[in-house]
Amino acid sequence: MRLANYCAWRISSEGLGHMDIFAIFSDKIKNTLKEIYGEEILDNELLAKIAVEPPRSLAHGDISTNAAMVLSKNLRQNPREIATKITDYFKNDKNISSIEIVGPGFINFRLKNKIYHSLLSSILSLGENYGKVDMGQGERVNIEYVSTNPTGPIHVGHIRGAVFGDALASLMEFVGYDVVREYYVNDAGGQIDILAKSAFLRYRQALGEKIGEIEKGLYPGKYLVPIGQDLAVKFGDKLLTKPEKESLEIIKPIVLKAMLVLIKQDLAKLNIRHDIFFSEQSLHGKDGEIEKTLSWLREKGLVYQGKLEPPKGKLSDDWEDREQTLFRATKFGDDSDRALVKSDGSYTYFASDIAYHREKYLRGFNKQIVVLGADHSGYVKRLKAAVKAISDGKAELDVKICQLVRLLRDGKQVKMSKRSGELVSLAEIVDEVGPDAVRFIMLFRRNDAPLDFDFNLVKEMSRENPVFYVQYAYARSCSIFRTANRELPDLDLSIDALRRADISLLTIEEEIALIKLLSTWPRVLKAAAKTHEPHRIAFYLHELAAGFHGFWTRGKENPDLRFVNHNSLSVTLARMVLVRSVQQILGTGLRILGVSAPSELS
RNA sequence: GGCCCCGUAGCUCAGCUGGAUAGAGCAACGGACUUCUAAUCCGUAGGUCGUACGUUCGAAUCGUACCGGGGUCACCA
Repeated sequence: MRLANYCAWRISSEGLGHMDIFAIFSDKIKNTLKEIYGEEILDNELLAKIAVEPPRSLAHGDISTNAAMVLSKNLRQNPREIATKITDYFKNDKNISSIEIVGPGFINFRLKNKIYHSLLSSILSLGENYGKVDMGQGERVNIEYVSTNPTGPIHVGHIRGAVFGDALASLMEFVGYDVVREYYVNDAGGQIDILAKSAFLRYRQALGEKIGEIEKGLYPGKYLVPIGQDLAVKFGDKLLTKPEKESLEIIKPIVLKAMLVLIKQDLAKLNIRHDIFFSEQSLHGKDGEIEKTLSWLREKGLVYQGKLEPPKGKLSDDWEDREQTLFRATKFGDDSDRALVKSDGSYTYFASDIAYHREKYLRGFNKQIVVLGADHSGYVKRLKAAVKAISDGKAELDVKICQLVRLLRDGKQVKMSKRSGELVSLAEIVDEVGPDAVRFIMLFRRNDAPLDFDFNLVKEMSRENPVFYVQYAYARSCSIFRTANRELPDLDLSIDALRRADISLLTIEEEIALIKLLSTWPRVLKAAAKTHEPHRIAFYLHELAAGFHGFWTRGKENPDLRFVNHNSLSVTLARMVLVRSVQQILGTGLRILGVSAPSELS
């Protein structure tokens, strides 16, 4: 029997609802192949190579597949022969207006408008759920991002990773993963002692002491001044009478807590919130996770005493050739084995990190994502090695590296001096340009490519600024509804009325082209989630905005093409369905990126 | 020297994990406003995808080797 089940149009391999016509078509083609050649010949590997996608050029139709070429070798048949057999099965499909076999064996399908009409009505009724594929099926994912040292406010170097991680988390959530957003607090190392000392100095200052220039090696930032004052209020001069070591132990947890408050405030400015702040300190101590992890690794024979080759190239001055406790990272793909214990006997950062990732694994996260800055790219291999080791290869870790951000003002690079401690802070940037612009710009580039952040451009409200370009499209869609209500007060524009609209009135090329653009949204979402690349969403939104603005301006040249059409209420209503759908997707996409969708721009 | 990322239009970047004639924006040039907010749109011009081999029906995409740019390189975090 032929594949004449047109109900299949509404069903895809991934369930009802998301209405991805490419996925639906893919299923149809693969089922057809099974019917023609039998399931035996078509293993999954082969099927996976079959692409069913929108062709680059409109001249090649609406949907294109390479199926015939992919199968040609296994079937020992000419691709065009195979293509002919496939197309025979689709000849009577009422949704297809033409099929061509071209070039080496591409099959190009052209679809009838009614498919797009049916898609549009699905989009309207699915609302926010359009494109929502259940890829994750509730699988738990742990996404760790920001994780800056709790020694001061967040500065420009961390913003990108913060925004990226947050948007990625929303994206994964959207496609059905159970996401936990986590921040690893490095509250255990020597930098915390320095922090405490720095705060102690500010405390003495608050008590009236002249502290002069801040000693090299301490944190000079002014953000510690209020902490010092708080300490003075709380303790008076009591901390001066104790041995300094004792006082520092008292100060440490207080200043640490204050720093986390500071960091959370900064993140909140960008609407970033974590579910868990995980303390590195909690892994230390007797019977702590680090010890447990190391003895677990020892049992597996993955820890040994040995010497490390000194690094090639220029030797660092303080290189000390000594035997040390090493983790057999090379066994899991790293270039070198890695030290677990420092020369002073305490654990290395890496040791606690192994324990941390094991702890995550034991909490049930087989899927982990860590977002790091470019300066940590050398750390990726050992991290992956660690996760492989502690999970017996069962957990999957993806490390996303965010490249550097270059700040530009008036075309010149903003210089930052780390020495003075006066780095450009997150707060300064967000206060100046607003959270939406910061977020969108950070996401409007692949994470592994360096990024220029141009203050002048980001604050500009023009087409050059992608943030406003997309937001304006959204605002414009709202504005059209306001106009329609004003000019045609008798027209019912409620959702129910839109659902009853006669969409088949949309037959103009521009209208169909816009619906075709809407039809790729599920693909974009899927690809973005699969590759952990939220920037794809940003680019899609930009493209959709362009298509929408384009159509809008056509109405300027030709009044018949205006959305609000006084000559025909039914055409107006049908076009309003289109406007509503564009609006919905823009809104959903912006929400995933964490950028607001204003209904009007003032 | 090892490892990781990047070399695509004059500039800034996309390119759906191997597809067809490689795409946007800026800048340049020529057009469209008694506005469904022109904060926008249309058109023209611009490229041996760093180089050379290799894998195959087919490479910007995968592999190898170079060239150029950035990051990183016991013990810090």
